[in-house]
Amino acid sequence: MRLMTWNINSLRLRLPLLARLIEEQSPDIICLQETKVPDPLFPAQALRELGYDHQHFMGMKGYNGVAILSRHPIRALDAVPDWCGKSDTRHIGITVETDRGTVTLHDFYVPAGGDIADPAVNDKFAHKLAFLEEVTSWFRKNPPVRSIVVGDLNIAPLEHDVWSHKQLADVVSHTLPEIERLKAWSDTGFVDAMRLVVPPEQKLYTWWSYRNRDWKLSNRGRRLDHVWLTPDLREHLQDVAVLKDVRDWSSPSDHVPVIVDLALNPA
DNA sequence: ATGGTGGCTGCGCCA
Repeated sequence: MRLMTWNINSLRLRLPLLARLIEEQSPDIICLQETKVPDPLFPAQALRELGYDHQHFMGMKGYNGVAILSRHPIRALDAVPDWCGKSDTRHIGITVETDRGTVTLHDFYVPAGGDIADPAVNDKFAHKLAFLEEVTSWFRKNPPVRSIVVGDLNIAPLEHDVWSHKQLADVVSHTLPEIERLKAWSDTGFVDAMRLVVPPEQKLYTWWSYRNRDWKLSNRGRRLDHVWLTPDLREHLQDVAVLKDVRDWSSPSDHVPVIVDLALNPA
């Protein structure tokens, strides 16, 4: 079973890029973030024509929005909380049947958190921390089993998840309070699949800002997108690939897709 | 130290 997660930064604008990715990568299940499309305008038919008959999505006008597209039947999780009471379409989940049992898949778009890393003066940073705390309490109360978390978590936790650990120490996405909260969340029962495949000593990024003349030359990236597995799925992990080349496609997202291969067959 | 770009929407907001 091949999964792909991608912060697409506007699904409608980048539908042609998604079609090319599907052609080249053939994922069974696609998790998108920042779809930026309200549900009534979701391009469901175009995605069915690309082979994804099974869809679960939640979006809003202009901001946020998540979607899960599948070639195989899925069941939406309907008991997930409305984080911070904002109804801001940052999380959906599904289950899918495989030859090794039911697997649960969560698709998250964690708040970016604004520019100033101080919850007292920056409401967006306060929201980011509160979001992480709420999610963590929920997973503590609902311990994950045979589960996967993917998405844009908007935090680069490790030294080599950023281009400069020192220069980004006070930059939102790499500050201690965020990293501690991300760890508390993953400690509810997940392992970092990307770092099982790419050693932590090696630089690994999934996002390069638009605000660079030459993203590849300056290479000021961050690993903001993640794939977590519960340990009971670890033995099925075959590979993870960061599709860095996609950052060079025309009119790209600032995030690149991440592919996960699991030795599980959709039932 | 600053400002840099992109997507939405409708010229300011968010990333």
